Parts: sequence; C-alpha cells; structure tokens
Amino acid sequence: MLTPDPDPGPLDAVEPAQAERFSHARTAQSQALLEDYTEMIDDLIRETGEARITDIARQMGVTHPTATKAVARLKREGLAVSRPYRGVFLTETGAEMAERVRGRHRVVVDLLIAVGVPAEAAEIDAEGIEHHVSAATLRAFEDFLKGRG
Amino acid sequence: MLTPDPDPGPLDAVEPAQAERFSHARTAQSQALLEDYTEMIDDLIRETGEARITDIARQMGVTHPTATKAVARLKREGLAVSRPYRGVFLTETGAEMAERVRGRHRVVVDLLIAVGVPAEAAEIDAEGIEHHVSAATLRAFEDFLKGRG
DNA sequence: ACAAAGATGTAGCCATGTCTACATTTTTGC
DNA sequence: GCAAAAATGTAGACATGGCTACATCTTTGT
Ligand SMILES: [Mn+2]
Ligand SMILES: [Mn+2]
Ligand SMILES: [Mn+2]
Ligand SMILES: [Mn+2]
Repeated sequence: MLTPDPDPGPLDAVEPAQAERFSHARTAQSQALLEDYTEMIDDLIRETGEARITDIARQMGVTHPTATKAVARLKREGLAVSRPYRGVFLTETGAEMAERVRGRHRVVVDLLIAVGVPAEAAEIDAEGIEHHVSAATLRAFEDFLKGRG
Repeated sequence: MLTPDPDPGPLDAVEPAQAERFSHARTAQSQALLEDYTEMIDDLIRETGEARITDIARQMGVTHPTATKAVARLKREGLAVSRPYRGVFLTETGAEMAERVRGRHRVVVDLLIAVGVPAEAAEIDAEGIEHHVSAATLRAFEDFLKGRG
C-alpha cells in the first residue's frame, strides 16, 4: 500500500482513542475484585474483629473456595496476609487501598443520590460504578457535592 | 446450634443485601462485553457500511482471534449473525440492544459532564460506568439533565 | 492470471473467577 | 475429652476473555 491514506473515512481518527477507552475499562475491571474484597475485609475486621474465609464468602455472595482463591490473589498482590485456618489480614498497602476505596464508594453513592437516584438504586449501582471512577471524576464529584453543602 | 441468634452482631442484618449487590454487579459485568461489541458493530455498520472482524478487533483494541471469539458469543446469544469471510451483522435483538446502549452511553457522558467532570475523563470513565447504570438510575440522570435545559 | 498482501479461521496456551465434591483441621457442646 | 459440627483446604471442572502461532481463504496489483 504505497498511498497510505486512500480516504481515511470518518472513523479512522476516532479509532485509537476509542480502543484506548475500551482497554482502560478492561484494566479498571481487573482491579474491581481486588478493591471489593479489600474494602470488605477491612469492614469485617472493623466490625467483628476478624475476617474469616467463611465470612468473606458469605459477604461476597460466593462459595468458600472462590473466596479462598480471591484471598490467594490478594496475598499474591501484596494486599493481604493469612495463615492456614486463621483469619485474613490486610497489609499496609491493603489497608490504604481499603481506605481509598471506602471513601470513593461513599462519594459515588452520595453523588448518585444528589442527582436524584433513589437510595436503593444508588447503593446497588455504585457497587459496579465505583471501579470506573477516575481520580479526575472523583474530584469533580466531591466538588459537586461540596457546592451543595 | 440450638440458639440460632447468639448476638447477631451489627453486620448480619446488612449482609444479604450487600452480597446481593456484589452479585448484581457481577451479572452486570458479564453483560458489558456484549453491550460494547454490539454498540460498536452497529457504529461500524452505520459509518462504513459493514463490520469486518479486523475492524472490530482494531476498534476494541484486541487481536482478531479475540474479536472472533466475542462475535461467536454474540451469535450464540442471538445478537449477531455472520458467515465465514463475510462481515458481521446484528439481529433485530442485537440492533435493539445497540440502540439502547448507545442512548445510555450518551446520557452517562452528558451527566458526568453536567456535574463537572472534564470531557475527556467523562468519555473514558463512561465506557466502564455505563454497564452499571440501572433503568432507575438512567431515568434519574435523564431527569437531572432535563432540569438543566 | 497469478503472486503477494491482507483478512479470516483455528488451535492451543494462560489467567481469572465461578462452582461441586471431598479431605482435613479446628471449634463446640456435652 | 471426645464426638459432632463447622470451618478451611484442595482438587478439578467449566466458562470467559486475553494472547501467539500458524493455516487458509480472499482481495489486490501488475
Ligand atoms: Mn464494588
Ligand atoms: Mn464498594
Ligand atoms: Mn462500555
Ligand atoms: Mn459504550
């Protein structure tokens, strides 16, 4: 192809950006499970003093081997530690993630409610939405909420 | 355990609802890929007259075997049809999904911008957020936007 | 018409995340 | 202290969604 641009068509210019967006969304999604488990384990520890595999599984709505595998991934990624037949604990990194994720979750729920989403729908949808809220978007949400005191 | 409620703890009441939310988010996520491919194939057909595997792959930012597998799933779910070495076409069901998904995507982007999210961040984040926006939330978004002329 | 280039198909690898089934360990209740 | 119950571990199946490598078909250019 010696003429590299034989009528680009309306799509060619937008293509790379769109592909990048899809790719970005896939990456965000791959973090979602880690974020949810981390936040939830932190919740369990705060509220019950420990996070057992059974509790984690029940809270996530999965079977216990699924929870075990998820915790294995958390450990592999340096977010949690655990020893056989003992509870799961967050590393410092994990605790920081839990902190950050909890705050973002709350802001997302509040934002949804602030624009008129019914509370129950806000709670449900936020659980998925939160993982795709970037730092820039989070900041905008916070500013919007602030301007409503 | 004869005493089935030996101090419920603050968490037990909230547990089932939370598990249900996580479960709901997982289900929504399993639809995300179908929605994105369907919308995007419809875009390609509108703008270039057809949707070839290579174009689909490039637009999604994946390799062509990945696109082929995704299209196989679309066909299996009754959203698309295709024949070897020919383009991909949407069924009536697929076209309806594309229509719905396109509208929701636009509303999500507009809502994000309306609450102050920078346009580029809105475009990026919407690609992931959209799949977790329920009918109730979408309606609220539309109402909010309406009340802004 | 035909060779080269491009598009598509297909096989098979890997990682993730779900499950069921079964084994083992720990905790509980008496 | 010990048997039963509960919790945890582990194996292995299945589905999904990425990828590379290679085979085959179609389109293009001369
Ligand atoms: Mn979540
Ligand atoms: Mn959350
Ligand atoms: Mn999307
Ligand atoms: Mn979209």
